[in-house]
Amino acid sequence: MTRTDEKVRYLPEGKRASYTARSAAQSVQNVLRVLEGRWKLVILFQLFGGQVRRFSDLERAIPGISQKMLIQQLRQLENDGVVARIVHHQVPPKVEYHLTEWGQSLCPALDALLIWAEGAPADVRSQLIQEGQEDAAQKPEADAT
Amino acid sequence: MTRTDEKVRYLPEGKRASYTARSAAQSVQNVLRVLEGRWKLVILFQLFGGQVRRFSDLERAIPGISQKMLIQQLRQLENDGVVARIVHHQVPPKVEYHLTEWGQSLCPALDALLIWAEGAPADVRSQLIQEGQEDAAQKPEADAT
DNA sequence: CGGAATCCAAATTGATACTG
DNA sequence: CAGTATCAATTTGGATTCCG
Repeated sequence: MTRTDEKVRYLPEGKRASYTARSAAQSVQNVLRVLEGRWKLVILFQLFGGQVRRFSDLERAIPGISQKMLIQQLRQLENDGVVARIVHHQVPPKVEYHLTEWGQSLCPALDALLIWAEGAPADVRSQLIQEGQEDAAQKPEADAT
Repeated sequence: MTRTDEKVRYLPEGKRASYTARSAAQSVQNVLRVLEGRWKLVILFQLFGGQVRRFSDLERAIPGISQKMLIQQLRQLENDGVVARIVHHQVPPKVEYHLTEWGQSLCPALDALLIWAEGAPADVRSQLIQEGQEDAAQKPEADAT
């Protein structure tokens, strides 16, 4: 469900940047800053798989989020090149959001984090992983494989 | 220097946890919470590669950190099972820190994030990646005992 | 509908001083 | 040396209201 890596080839592999302990830490922090924020991951996972959703869709799909936070987090993600925005100039305004290609390619990296989490010692693991229960009133969307 | 994945086989592969869009987002956030914090990654990268360092070493190696923050971040990492602590009961107290096996296995996951960052559009990328310069023009060690 | 602006509460971080 | 404790500053998230 969260697999898009099969078709995402965003860059030719080969050369890697070089890091020192410090620069690597710094860079990872910069990356985390992109992902940090109370709602960004929830938004991201709503958009993975090439989904396109409008503002009000997201608002509805993410219970508990306020408009301010939704727009704020979207703007930041947009600014960071993860999310793209399409404005349809209509009488009832319509704005759609979707992931950029680079944004889509985040999936495998997040997957690596999940895999790491799954290897945690039992006590920690249970605090980390929320297995996907079928809770009613949920909808089984979000699939592109 | 940030490669340890060659020898780290922390779990037999095969089974994966199952996630919904929501539970995956939640789990990734939990993971990020482990890594969040102004100094955690800096500490982590000081400890990668099986390094063992004592409190004062870390304090010295991380310019700008206060004792409070160092101990706080270490405690949280310890609590999350990423860092382990060895207390030597000596007259001048000596406490050493190192990564747990699971902590070491974080390396490839962080690497995945770095690789993702390297694939960012040029303008974003430059804000994300700090290539590892020889920090000669950097603050060398303005510290006096 | 989509979004900007304001005000406010809570969580993080930092500076500083003190202790076993 | 390795922490604790306290307080102030900054950052962050959230509720509400108004606008094109």
